[in-house]
Amino acid sequence: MATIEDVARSANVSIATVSRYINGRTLGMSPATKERLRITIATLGYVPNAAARSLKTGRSRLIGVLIANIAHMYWSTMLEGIEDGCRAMGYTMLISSAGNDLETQDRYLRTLLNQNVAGLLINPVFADESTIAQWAAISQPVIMLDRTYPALRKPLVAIDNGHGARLATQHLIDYGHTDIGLISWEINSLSNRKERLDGFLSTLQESGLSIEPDRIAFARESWDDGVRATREMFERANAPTAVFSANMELNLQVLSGLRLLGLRVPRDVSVVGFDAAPWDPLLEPPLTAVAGAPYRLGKLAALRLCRAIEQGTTVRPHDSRFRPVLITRESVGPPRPGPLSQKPART
Amino acid sequence: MATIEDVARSANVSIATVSRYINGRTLGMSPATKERLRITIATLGYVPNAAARSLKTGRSRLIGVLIANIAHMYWSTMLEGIEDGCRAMGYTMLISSAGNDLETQDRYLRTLLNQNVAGLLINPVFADESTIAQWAAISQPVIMLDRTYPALRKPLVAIDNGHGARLATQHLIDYGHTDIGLISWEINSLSNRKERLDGFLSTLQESGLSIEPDRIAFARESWDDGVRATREMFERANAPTAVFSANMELNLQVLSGLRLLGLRVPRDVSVVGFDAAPWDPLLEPPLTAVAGAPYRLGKLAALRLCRAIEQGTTVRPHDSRFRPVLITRESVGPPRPGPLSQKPART
DNA sequence: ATGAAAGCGCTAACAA
DNA sequence: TTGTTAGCGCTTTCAT
Repeated sequence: MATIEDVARSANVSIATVSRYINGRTLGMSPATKERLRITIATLGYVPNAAARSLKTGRSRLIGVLIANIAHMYWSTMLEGIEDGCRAMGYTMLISSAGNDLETQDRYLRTLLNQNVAGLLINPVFADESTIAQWAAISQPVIMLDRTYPALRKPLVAIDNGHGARLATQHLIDYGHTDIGLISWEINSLSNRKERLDGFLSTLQESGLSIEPDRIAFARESWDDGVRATREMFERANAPTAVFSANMELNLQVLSGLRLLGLRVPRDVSVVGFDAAPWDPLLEPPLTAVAGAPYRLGKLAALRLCRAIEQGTTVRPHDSRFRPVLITRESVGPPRPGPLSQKPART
Repeated sequence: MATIEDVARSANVSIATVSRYINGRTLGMSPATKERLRITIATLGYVPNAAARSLKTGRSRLIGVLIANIAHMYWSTMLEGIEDGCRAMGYTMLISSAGNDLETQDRYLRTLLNQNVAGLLINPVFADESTIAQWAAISQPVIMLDRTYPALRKPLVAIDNGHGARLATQHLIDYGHTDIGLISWEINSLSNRKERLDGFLSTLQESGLSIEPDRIAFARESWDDGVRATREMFERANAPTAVFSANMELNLQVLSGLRLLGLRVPRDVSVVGFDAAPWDPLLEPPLTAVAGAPYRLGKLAALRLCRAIEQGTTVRPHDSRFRPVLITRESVGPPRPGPLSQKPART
C-alpha cells in the first residue's frame, strides 16, 4: 500500500503538498505540480489511509446507521437510499441493526462512536428516558429516521404518517364505509405509530363516524400475530366492513387472516395498507396502499446529514416530512350490504 | 473522550500497562494493577480509539460486507446473521450494497480496503475475468457469500442449491407430476442459479422425464418480469402441471401470474418455491418451498471469517454448504387430469 | 511486573 | 507556491 510519502517522493514534492492536493486545497498550486500529482497518484494506486486521517482530524468519513431491525423490506430499501446518499457525498456507512433490543442498540452506539463516525442516522428502538437523554447528548450531528421521541430535540426525516393515515381512512370513507377498523402494531411513544393512529382517529371523527374499541387492534411485532388480531376482529358481531392495516408486514397478515375466515376482499371487506411494498401488485387481491417512500427518505436523510457534517457540525433542526400518496389497486370496494356471511374458515 | 493517557495517569501506571490490560495481555500483571485499571477504565468510560489502533497495527476490527443488492428480504436476513456473528466475535460490519452494478461494487471494494477492513464477505455481482482476478488477489481473508465463481479460489458459504432443487423437483414428481416447469432468473456463471437449474434438470432426467425448452423460462431480475414469464409458459398448449420457482421474489410473481390466468393453485397447477420467506404462510395458497437459511448462512460466514482473522490470516479453503429442507404447505397437489381450463384471465 | 520511546500515515500550523 | 514539523492515540520492542 502506497503512503503519502511514497507519492511525495515519486512526485518530488513534500507530503504537505500531496496532502493539500488530495484534500482539494489546490487554490494556488502550480498546474505542473497538480498534473504531476494526478499522474503519480494514479500510477501508484494511492488511496489515503482512513485510519490515519481519522486519528489526526478526529473526524472520519463514516456515517453510523443505527437501526432497530434490519430484517424488513422497508428497511433494506431505506438503506439503499442511505447508501446512495452517502456515496454521492463520499461517505461510507457503518450499519448496526439492534434486533429491536435497547441494550444492543446502546452497545452499538458506543461502538459507532468509538469508530469516530462523523454523524449518525438513528431509527430508535423503544427506549427509556435516560437513553433518550444520552442520545440528546451526542456531539456529532444526528438525524432520526422514520420515527423519534417527541422529547428528543433532534431533526427527523420521515413520512407524514398522519397524512398517510388520513388518506387511507378517507379513501375508505369515500367508498361509503362507515364501519372501519384499524390493525396496528402496539403503540408506544415512538412517533410514527402514534401518528398513524391519530390520523385514523381524527379522520373518523371529522366524518362523524363512531370509534369503537373493538375495531382497533394491536398486534405484537411478528409475522403472524396480525393474523390473530384480524381474525378476532372479524369474528365479532360488530366486525367492520373495511380495515386500515398500518404497516408492510401487517398488510400481508390482514389479507391472510381475512382469507382464513373465508372473507373475500374487497367483496366482503375492503383493505387499505400502509408502506406500499414491491409485492403489493402481486397479492390477492392487488393491494391498495399508502406508499411510504423508504428509498427517498433514506437518501434525503443521508444527504442532509453529510451536508451538515461538511458545513458546521449542526444539523438544521427542522424535520423533513414526505407526503405519502395513495396507490389505488383492487383491495377496496363499496361496503357489502347486510351482515358478513362467513364461509367456513380454512383453519 | 478519555484517552489511554488519561487512564494511565488516573491509575498511576504507564500507558504501556494500560495497553496490555485492554488487550488482554495480563499474563503476569499484579492483581492490584488489574483491579485498579478495571475501575479506572469504568469510571472514565474509556474506550480505545479504533482509528489509532488501526493506524498502528494495520489491522482493524472491521468486516467489510460487499453485497450485490441489499433490497431483498433474503439479504437483510442474511445481514442479521452476519451482524450477530460479527458481534459475537467483537467485530463491526461495514456494509456496501452495489445495486447489482460491477463498477459500483468495485469502487466499494476499494473504499472498504481503504478502511483497513480485517476481512471481507462478498456476494458478488456478475463480473468479468479481470475483476475476478482482482478479487483473488485481495490479501485479507475473504469468504464468498451465497454464490461465487468457480474460477475464484475463495471459500464459499452457501446452501446446497443442487440439493434444494432436487428436493423441490422430486416433491413434485412424488405427487405424480410428469410435466414440470422451471422459472428462474437469468443464468450466468454465478454459481447458485446454475446449481439450481442443474439440480432441477438432473432430477427430471433421473426420473426419465423429458425436458422441454418451453417449460424452462428465465426472467429478468425485477418484481414483475416473472409474472410475464409465467403467463407465457402457461398460455402455451404444452403448459406443465407444476412449476418450480427458483427464488423468493419469483415465488410471488409465479403465484400472481397463475392467478392472472385464472389458474388455481394447487388444483390446476402445483408450485414449489425456493428461499422460504417469512410471508410464505400468508400467501394464497400458503407456499410449499425449499427453505434457504440466510440467517444461519450469514452467521456462519461471519464466524468463520472472524476466526480466520484471529488466527493466521488465511481462511481454510473449504466451502460450507447448508442442506436446505422442504417446507410443505398447500401449494402442491396431484396433477389435474385433462387439459388446463383457463378461466377468463383477470387482465 | 512495568516503563520509555519510536512511529503507524496523515493534517495543519507555521515558515520560507 | 511549497516545505518542515508536531502531534493525533495507540502498540510494541527494548529496557529495567
